[in-house]
Amino acid sequence: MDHWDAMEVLKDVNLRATPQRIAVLNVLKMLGQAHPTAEEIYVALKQEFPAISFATVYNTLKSFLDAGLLHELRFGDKASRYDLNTQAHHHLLCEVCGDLIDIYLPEVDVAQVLREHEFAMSGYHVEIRGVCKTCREHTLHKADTHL
Amino acid sequence: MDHWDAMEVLKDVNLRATPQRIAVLNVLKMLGQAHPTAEEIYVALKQEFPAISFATVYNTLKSFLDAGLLHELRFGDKASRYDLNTQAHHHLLCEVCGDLIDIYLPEVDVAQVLREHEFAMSGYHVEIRGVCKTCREHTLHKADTHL
DNA sequence: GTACTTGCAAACACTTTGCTAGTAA
DNA sequence: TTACTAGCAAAGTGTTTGCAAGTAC
Repeated sequence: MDHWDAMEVLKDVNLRATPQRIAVLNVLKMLGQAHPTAEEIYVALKQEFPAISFATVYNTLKSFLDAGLLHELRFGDKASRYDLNTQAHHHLLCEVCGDLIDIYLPEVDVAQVLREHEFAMSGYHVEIRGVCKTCREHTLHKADTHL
Repeated sequence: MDHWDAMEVLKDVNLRATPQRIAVLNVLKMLGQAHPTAEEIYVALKQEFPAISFATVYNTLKSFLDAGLLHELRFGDKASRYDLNTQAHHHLLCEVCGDLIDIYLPEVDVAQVLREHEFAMSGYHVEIRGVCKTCREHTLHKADTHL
């Protein structure tokens, strides 16, 4: 990943390398594990492109989704989050702070259920809900004050 | 499940047994595996309660969610789907017809990843995407016509 | 009787679309 | 040059909320 070139990535999937698209890719690359929402991407781009609009962000993300460059993650909250990580991976979702953490799990045994339902799987995703380390510590501290 | 009594269910979770709530529960029970959206529930209720509003449907569903009577499922498409099935189960999602199928999987081994991230899990959900039996057959038939 | 619920309309948040000027190839 | 893209504004979709009238308990 040391030789990441947004322009190349775009050419590889036959998308025009506009400055905005390059910037969106770089923002996603930089924010990495932060799984930004469209708004967060918009804010990040606003510095370099004061005239950028939400339409461009959404159009760009849609192009990238269609091209398979990223994944869209939708959870309990409203806004979609976008994930450039194309490796097979899963997520921890903190129900307190809303944070999303990439995890890697041993393969889940789905063969039986696919056979049963004659279902042609294209992929699967495991979402683990709960409370992250940071929020647990905060909760414990708050609880302490009540002792 | 032969002795399902919506009124009892509501009393058990300290919710007032209004006719609309009872009807929503019964609709969810009847539609079962269909995982209806708020709109589908609204349409189903409209017959019995011509004056019912979306606000009531959403308020009711929110009460039920808070009471733990059902689960909210959000996928690629826009509208949330509601699932009365409170057993631990997972879903097949057909990317062609959008159908959602309940499945039961052997436990996924998450202990390691939880330990690693010091994450307190409250639950997990596996979403398997792909093409269901019915849609696969349709696709095959269409493909046949091109031979 | 009281606190909660309904139904309406309006507001809301997120996303998409129609269009014109502009730009990558 | 030509087909695609950016940016704007407006519309669309799913969901939530404020409030007056009504109802479960």
